[in-house]
Amino acid sequence: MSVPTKKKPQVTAAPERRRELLDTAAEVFAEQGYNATTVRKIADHAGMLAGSLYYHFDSKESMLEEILRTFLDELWDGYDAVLGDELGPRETLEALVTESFREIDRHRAAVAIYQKESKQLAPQERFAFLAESQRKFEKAWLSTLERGVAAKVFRADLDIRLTYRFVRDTVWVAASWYRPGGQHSPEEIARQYLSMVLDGIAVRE
Amino acid sequence: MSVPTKKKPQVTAAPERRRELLDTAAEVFAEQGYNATTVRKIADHAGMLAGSLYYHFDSKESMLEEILRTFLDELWDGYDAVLGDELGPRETLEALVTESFREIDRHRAAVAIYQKESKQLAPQERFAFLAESQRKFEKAWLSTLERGVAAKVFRADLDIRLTYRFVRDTVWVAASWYRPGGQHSPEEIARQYLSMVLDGIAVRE
DNA sequence: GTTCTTCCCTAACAATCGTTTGGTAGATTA
DNA sequence: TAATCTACCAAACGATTGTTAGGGAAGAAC
Repeated sequence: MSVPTKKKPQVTAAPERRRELLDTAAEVFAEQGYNATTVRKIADHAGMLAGSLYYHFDSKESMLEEILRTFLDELWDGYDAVLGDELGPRETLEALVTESFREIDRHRAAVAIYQKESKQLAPQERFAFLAESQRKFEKAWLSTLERGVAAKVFRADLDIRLTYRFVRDTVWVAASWYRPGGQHSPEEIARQYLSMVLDGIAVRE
Repeated sequence: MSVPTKKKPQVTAAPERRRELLDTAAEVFAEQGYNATTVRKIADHAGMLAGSLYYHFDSKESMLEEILRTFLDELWDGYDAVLGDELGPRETLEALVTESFREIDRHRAAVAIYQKESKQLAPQERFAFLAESQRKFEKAWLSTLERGVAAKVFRADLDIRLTYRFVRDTVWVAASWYRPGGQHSPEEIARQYLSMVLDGIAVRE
């Protein structure tokens, strides 16, 4: 048996303070960008000194990783539930979009970080789960769109990959301006977005 | 008369090398993010040492400023031309979207930088032109949408500010995946985007 | 009442950052 | 040919970065 060297909590025990600090960090990361955020700024917002953060976490990068992992885990809980319902293509799309806006509502900071940083992070081995999630995401959306085209509920004359990016982007960029507790609920925003994506903004003749 | 102290070119004379270096810097800024980009990395890509950049520019920030200013100046040349044509609301929207994709094609790196960094930069006095451009941009789009609603060519049942953000975002996020010289021309992408935004992706009954 | 654990502070560390200073090879001008 | 100018290099600067080591106060456990 080697020497235990048990000294820091890191992942074990009392997750409340840890969660608090991660929420604070996520807020600062989202507002200032990951690279522009110093650990001293995070510590300031948390009311402690920079070094004290290292009692809870072993690096700035591990905070970022845990923030993104937590978000993606919960996101896929919701997505998998929707996809498991085996709805029709249009209903699946509606449910996915609505679920997405609920996630933006719950994890606004994490979503903003994900959007800004994931492209640079994904190539790193440590953040391989980002790329994996992206593939799963693309697969779920593309197959839904393809099912819709086959069932003649979605237009067949559109480039399907372009359509995918279109729908994906229109949903997630909302995180850049959305503020929880505003005048629109996530469901209300989802309804309006869906109305635009599905039927367009032009008046029908 | 005070001593001239004329030593560096900075803005005057031979703009070719300067433009070359700015293009290189923009590429690195876009790929790695402004804060994550060191002047040494820029210099590496340009085949020189970090200090040598300061013969051409007086700071890293001034490179960023010039990149964004140049982009926005050319963007507004295009936009003002469109808005000056006094087209109908639908035609104005179509022309603005098409013009936007052309700008993405020409200034891909600058657009990507603008999207990632403008939110953090705009509050700074030095980058006040970003906020000003944003206001002009919003005004142009909102008035076009309002004209369209009044003329009954755009739907009246949608929140107009939500619609504005929707259209704006759908266009500009394309810069994050668009690659010049790909299989789609800017005009082709604009056509498909307009088709989705105007008519939706659902099949009409 | 001692010991242990939890959670933070104080103080520093090596590395890296943007930037400056002084110099110089080569072309251009006089 | 001498003088000047252009465009860079070599080497360092102070500041800031993420991170670590050692310590200490306060409560919990025994």
